[in-house]
Amino acid sequence: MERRLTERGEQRRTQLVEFATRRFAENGYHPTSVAEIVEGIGVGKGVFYWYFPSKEQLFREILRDAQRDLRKRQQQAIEGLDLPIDRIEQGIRESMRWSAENRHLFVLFQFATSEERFAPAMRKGEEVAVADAARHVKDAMADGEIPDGDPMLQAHAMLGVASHLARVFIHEQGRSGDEIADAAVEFCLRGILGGA
Amino acid sequence: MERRLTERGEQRRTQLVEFATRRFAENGYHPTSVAEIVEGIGVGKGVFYWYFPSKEQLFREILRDAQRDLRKRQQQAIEGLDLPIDRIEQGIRESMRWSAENRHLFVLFQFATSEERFAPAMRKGEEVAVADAARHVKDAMADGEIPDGDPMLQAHAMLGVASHLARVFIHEQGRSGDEIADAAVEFCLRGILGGA
Amino acid sequence: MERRLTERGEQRRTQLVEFATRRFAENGYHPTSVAEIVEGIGVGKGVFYWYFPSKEQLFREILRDAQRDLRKRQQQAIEGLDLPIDRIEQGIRESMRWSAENRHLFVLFQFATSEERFAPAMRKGEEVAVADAARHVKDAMADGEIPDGDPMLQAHAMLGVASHLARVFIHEQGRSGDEIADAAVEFCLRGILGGA
Amino acid sequence: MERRLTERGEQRRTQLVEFATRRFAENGYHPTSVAEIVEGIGVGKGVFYWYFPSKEQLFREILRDAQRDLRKRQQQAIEGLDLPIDRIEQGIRESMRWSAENRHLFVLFQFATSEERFAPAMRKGEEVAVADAARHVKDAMADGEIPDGDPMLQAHAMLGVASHLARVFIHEQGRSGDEIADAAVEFCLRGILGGA
DNA sequence: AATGAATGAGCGTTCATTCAT
DNA sequence: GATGAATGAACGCTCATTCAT
Repeated sequence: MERRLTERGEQRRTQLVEFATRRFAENGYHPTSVAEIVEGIGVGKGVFYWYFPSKEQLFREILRDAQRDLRKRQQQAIEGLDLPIDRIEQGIRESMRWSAENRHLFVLFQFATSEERFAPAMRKGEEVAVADAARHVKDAMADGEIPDGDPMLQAHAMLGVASHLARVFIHEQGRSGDEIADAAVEFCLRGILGGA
Repeated sequence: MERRLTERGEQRRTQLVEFATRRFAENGYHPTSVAEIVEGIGVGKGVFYWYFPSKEQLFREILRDAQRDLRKRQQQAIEGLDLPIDRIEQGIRESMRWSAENRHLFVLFQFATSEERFAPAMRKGEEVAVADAARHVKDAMADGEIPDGDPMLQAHAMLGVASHLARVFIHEQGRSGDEIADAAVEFCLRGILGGA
Repeated sequence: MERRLTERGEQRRTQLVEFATRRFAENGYHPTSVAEIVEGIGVGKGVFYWYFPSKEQLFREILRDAQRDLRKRQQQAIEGLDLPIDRIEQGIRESMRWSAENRHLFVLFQFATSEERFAPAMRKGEEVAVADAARHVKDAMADGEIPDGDPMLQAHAMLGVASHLARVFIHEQGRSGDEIADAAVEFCLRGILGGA
Repeated sequence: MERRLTERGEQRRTQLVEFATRRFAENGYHPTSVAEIVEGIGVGKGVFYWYFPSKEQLFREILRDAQRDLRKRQQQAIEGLDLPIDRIEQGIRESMRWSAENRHLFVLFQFATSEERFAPAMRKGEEVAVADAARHVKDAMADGEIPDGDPMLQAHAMLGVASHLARVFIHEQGRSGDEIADAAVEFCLRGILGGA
């Protein structure tokens, strides 16, 4: 049952979500205890269970909201672009920008994908995001801009490039997001354009 | 202190490693308890600690051995190939074959990369493997086979493609490893060859 | 992190300290398990760790509080006595009275002194108490009441007499505290007065 | 059943006793595991149980042998001394020499006295040793050398002085055994001689 | 005499969750 | 809305002891 919260309640809830997200990402989901979260923001244990039915549900909510946010950001980024290729490029750039800005959520995605319990939810969200990209690939094929192929496969390949480069070069090595995005775009467009 | 094991001990140890690996991959590292592992193979709890100093050390050992195995397999696969491009192609194919055959280790890698505690070890291993590939990319550039660029970056991009496609299409959708490897190779070679 | 306790919490804490002290003294520190303590007062295991960070910390707290209590009692006992010799005598008497009343703490002191882990804390507390007595010995020497000598050494000798006699005759043989205190005082005063 | 041991077996046994004694004294009886002992001398676990029925029995044996050794040493030290007072003095000196040389056994005595399980054995041994000293005190009284009093009580007082000074000044502060023995003897003889 | 392997109860501790106030 | 207190199963790990070889 959705609880109707006062403004103060809404703030508390947000505070809990944000603090928990950071701790989950830094420490891992399992090693982060509810006690640690509530102590971190200086409230009693009951508070946590006033806002969330369980630690697991909070985590699922974080995951779901993050996936939604990423998708919305990508949609906004390509809005108004006419050429499929442009949409693909901006989609890649936006996803890398998002990864750079939400490093901790990125780490959470990685963990969630690895654990059976959360993997199905992750798969579903990923599939939706990739389907968006695949549509643009398909359009580009229809327009004759790129050679025919399996659009889902190509979209996934691009996602693989973008997320891996973001992790290694942006998160781990701290290099500039734009620079790495340029490289990712170049690699991906070549990958789908082929010798054309 | 290295313990000298009898043949029976060696077998028990292997049994423990294998069973634990499977459980870690299926259930997650944290949710899998030592009790679950020893019950699974029908021995007392002390047996685990006779062979391993801790659950964490066993996990690190699994990780380290898996990374070594993958690297060795790749090296064997490209042995004797003269052209850098061929080495790159076979490297990709071998890594996907390995992923297909060691699905559970693949999942473990994903988890380990996501948790601060294990991430450094993973990074180091990954860096070694990628450096191998980067050398071939560099050679290909020197030979004028592919346009100049950052070899480490391109090697990582290829790793991103290969691992992501393996996860989604081979592990999750159960498609043929060879077919997906073809697609990965095609995408990657285009990615580095560019308009050439 | 200091926890703020309600009155009920304070009571529970005291209950735990008292019960644990008794069990430690009767059974030994190591042989007494946390489970035994919480079962003894009929609460869940978590309760123990709500009030104390560890079994060891609880033990240290018991030790520290006991040393403080003994010292305070001695200070109160000699308050207002002008002659150093009187202070020494009353100090001995009070320490034996305390030993008689706190037999279990006495045993804990003995154990703690014997184990490397707790010995440093014990030494420190003992040194403080002995320094008090040594000051009176020094004063008596300055007054010419007793022959010169090493005050710390003599104070320790008196502590040796008092604690040993308390253990053997009061605790083990159950003889009257006053009677033994008389003997201890007599022996000690002769010891420091010498042929005077 | 007493096992008849070969010479090599006898050596092994002694090695185990000595190593265990040191570990018990340094680390505590409970915190020292059988595994630690056998690993420390590089043998398998079975060896321990070949020579001793249990860890506890080994400890009791160490205690018993130490008490016997101390007593024998004291008896040898006073052999041939005619005056009771001399016997008392040399008894004190010998016990402090023994304490200085067997610091670890001294610590073990202290622990054993504090734990219900071993305390009765300790008490018995102590009583025997003190009775020896008390006899000399009695003799001295009979000879009119010292004023009348309770010999057992005075003997215990002297033991208290000697053992406490040994612990604090010889073991903890590392001062010279002879110097401290002088002080102990002086204090004790005054204590029993009184104003005489 | 000695080994390496195994046992399994028990340890100190943690933690998601519940609840009275 | 929020607190401090409590629960108790489960955790990773230890250890005295036993046993087949």
